[in-house]
Amino acid sequence: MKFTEVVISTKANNTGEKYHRILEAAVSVFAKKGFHQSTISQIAGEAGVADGTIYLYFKNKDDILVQFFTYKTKQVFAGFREAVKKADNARDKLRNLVHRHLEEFQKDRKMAIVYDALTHQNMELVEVNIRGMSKMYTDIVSDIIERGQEEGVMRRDLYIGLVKRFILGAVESAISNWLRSKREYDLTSMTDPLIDLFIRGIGNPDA
Amino acid sequence: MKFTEVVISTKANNTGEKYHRILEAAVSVFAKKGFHQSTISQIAGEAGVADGTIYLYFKNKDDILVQFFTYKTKQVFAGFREAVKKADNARDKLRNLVHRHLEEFQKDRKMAIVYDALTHQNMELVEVNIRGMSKMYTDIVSDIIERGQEEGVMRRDLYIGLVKRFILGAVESAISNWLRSKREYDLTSMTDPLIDLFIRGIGNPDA
Amino acid sequence: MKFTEVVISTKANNTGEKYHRILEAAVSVFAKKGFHQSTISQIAGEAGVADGTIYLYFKNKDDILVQFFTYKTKQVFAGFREAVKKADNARDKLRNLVHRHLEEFQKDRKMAIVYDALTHQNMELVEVNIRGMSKMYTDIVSDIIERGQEEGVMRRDLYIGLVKRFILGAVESAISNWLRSKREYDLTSMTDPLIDLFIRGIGNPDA
Amino acid sequence: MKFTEVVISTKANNTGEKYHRILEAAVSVFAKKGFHQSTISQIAGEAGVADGTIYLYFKNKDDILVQFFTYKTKQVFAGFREAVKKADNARDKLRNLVHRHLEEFQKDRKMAIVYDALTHQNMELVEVNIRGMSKMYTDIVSDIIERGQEEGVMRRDLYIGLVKRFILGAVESAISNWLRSKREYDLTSMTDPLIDLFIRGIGNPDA
DNA sequence: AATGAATGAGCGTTCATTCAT
DNA sequence: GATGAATGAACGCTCATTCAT
Repeated sequence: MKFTEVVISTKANNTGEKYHRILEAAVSVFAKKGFHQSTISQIAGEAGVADGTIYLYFKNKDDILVQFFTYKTKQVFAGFREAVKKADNARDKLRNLVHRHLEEFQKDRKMAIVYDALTHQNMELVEVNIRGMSKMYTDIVSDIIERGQEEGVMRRDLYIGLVKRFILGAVESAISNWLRSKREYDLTSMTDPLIDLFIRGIGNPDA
Repeated sequence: MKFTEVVISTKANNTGEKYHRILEAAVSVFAKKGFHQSTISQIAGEAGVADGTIYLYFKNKDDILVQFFTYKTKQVFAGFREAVKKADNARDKLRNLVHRHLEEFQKDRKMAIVYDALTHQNMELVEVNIRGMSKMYTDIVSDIIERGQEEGVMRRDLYIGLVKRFILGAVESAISNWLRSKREYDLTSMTDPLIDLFIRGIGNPDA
Repeated sequence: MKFTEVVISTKANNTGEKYHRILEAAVSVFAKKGFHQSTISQIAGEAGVADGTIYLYFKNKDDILVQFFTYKTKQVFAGFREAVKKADNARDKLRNLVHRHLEEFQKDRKMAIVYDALTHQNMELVEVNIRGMSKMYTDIVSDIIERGQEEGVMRRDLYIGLVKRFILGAVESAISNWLRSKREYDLTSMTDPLIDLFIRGIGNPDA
Repeated sequence: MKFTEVVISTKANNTGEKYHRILEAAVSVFAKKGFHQSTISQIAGEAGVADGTIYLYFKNKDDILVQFFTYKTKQVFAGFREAVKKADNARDKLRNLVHRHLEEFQKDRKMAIVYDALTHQNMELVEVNIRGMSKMYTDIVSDIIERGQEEGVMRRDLYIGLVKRFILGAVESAISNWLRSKREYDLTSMTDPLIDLFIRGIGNPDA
């Protein structure tokens, strides 16, 4: 595919290349400094282009962030459905979801940092995107929980509205801790411990 | 130091008053606009003082944020120990902790917003404070878990390093959702549902 | 008056002084380069203040122009009524108007240049002001013509709507020529020749 | 030169076509936004060529304006002589001049707007052109006046240096008013009322 | 202590011009 | 000839900080 593009149109390829180079550079700078503290000059420098070039690909600074959400992040989240589909029971679906979540964010640390920061700021710019993605995620979790209840492996007396946000929150919190940790460790290794906490809780059932 | 001044003179007392007025004004503005988008002028305006006056009480803009963490937030967190002490078993201690946590953040919404945003940004400025407070919190949780294990009400096979962060993350996530919710609801009412999820998980023990 | 202000309030005086210094500087730069080609830096430099200082007295660059019209130019035009009042017949009133017009514009050459340029550009910014001032002027002329007709010194068969604009145009044209002339001459000396052309025209009445 | 190219080759002919397309586009954009507010991109867009193409026909942005004066406007003004020639007495010559002037500017409104704006700005770029055209025009008027004096239809005691500029100014002023008028009316219909004012003035000769 | 006018570095953005294709 | 992506200087404007009063 990439190769075909090169053959067909050098221009289109270059355009795409530069667009992505700027986007990656921007995410990199945003991750380091935060969106508002990042300057166009820094992004241009990181991307190896002139400041003005940015404006050939993005309407303005805000637009870079919006594009980041619209294309990059949204794509990652959309992939979660796929992971869930691959399992045939609720518990494994939940496990796959969490695993894929941790995996994707571990794979792209900078995206993880930017995403983490933005979801905790009131930025109208991306609020709609964030709410949309959050809804997509919690809808998936809701479906899994309901299925789990049908399968008999999950409690019937759950307040699903809380549970779905609880699970997203716990996973995001795990990512957040990983990002801030000074030790380097495999984020995906948290999958099973997390699932275990979700399912069994911390209480001693024999008590 | 500030306290001493209050004792010594009326002038110092006024000073203390103005200091707090500025701090409250700052938190208010930070909550509305975010730290970097807030201006000294806005804070001064909200506090009813001149721009220059701010610099009599704070070294610079950053310092306002540091003071916010050093005094205001730290104080809130310190109160958590007290709540925990009032219960005499692990489960109630955990319940009291979570309840107090939600209560304090509900009581001071602006602080909650600022705290939420800052803990998810890489600001060297407050990193130490955040780590300190997080440690204080998770230490409390660790103690509770260990006690619960001794009491036999909590599982022995827990990865405490994860659990303590898991609980903090889940509570903070509940706060975060409450802050972003369009509906108004009583945040403390989330206490028992949360504790229930912590202790029993979502799994059906009969399965 | 000036002195009193100094005694009462140095601050107010300084403020007014700086405001006017900037306005004068701006008009000076506008006259030399034209509004759009003038930069804030140039104006600030000419006024002997920092760039940022401009924004303590004017909302933005556009506002400088608007203020110029609202206060400076409007004031000059308002003075025209006064000159007209001092004569007791139509011809002298017209003479006084034209004389005062030429006199004021000669007195403030820079204002004249800026006014001349702006009235021939489509700038929404000052369009209302320009139309307003033009109307004020042509209303005065209309009154004079009508009075002249009553006095019997002016023709009855005049298309006043044209005449009033004709007179303003001819005077402004005289100013414009004076501004562009390489020779220096007394603009007010054009008064009587102009009035003569207005009244008698170029035709030979004996023909 | 350009004309020669047209004769020599089809390619050159295309070139000439594109050259004029760009010039027309430029005038159109200048009329709408003013010279300094117009961008090369806008002109290129209006002309249906690439930005870079402009530089194959014009040295730079300023050059477009210079060419506008050198070819387009100068051509219009040159035509005035022709109109004057068609009358055989001073009064009709003046009438024909004014009529043609109004007619040409009414015919090409965009040119009129650009010409009007530029003649009232201090642009070294076109100053020479403007002075040249103004001289050409006032020379024609001077000739007419002198002839009128010989014919005995015009006063002998005229300050011709003023009269010639007076007439040009009044006509340009009529055009300027027409351009700014919200009502649409036939500009050439102003010819006779203007001539009447020129010849007879506003005064009552019987007074 | 308190003020707020003044500063000027630094930002996001535009656009005339160039040049590889 | 024709293109339009790329450039980077230059602009208007903001705002943390200082300091004379």
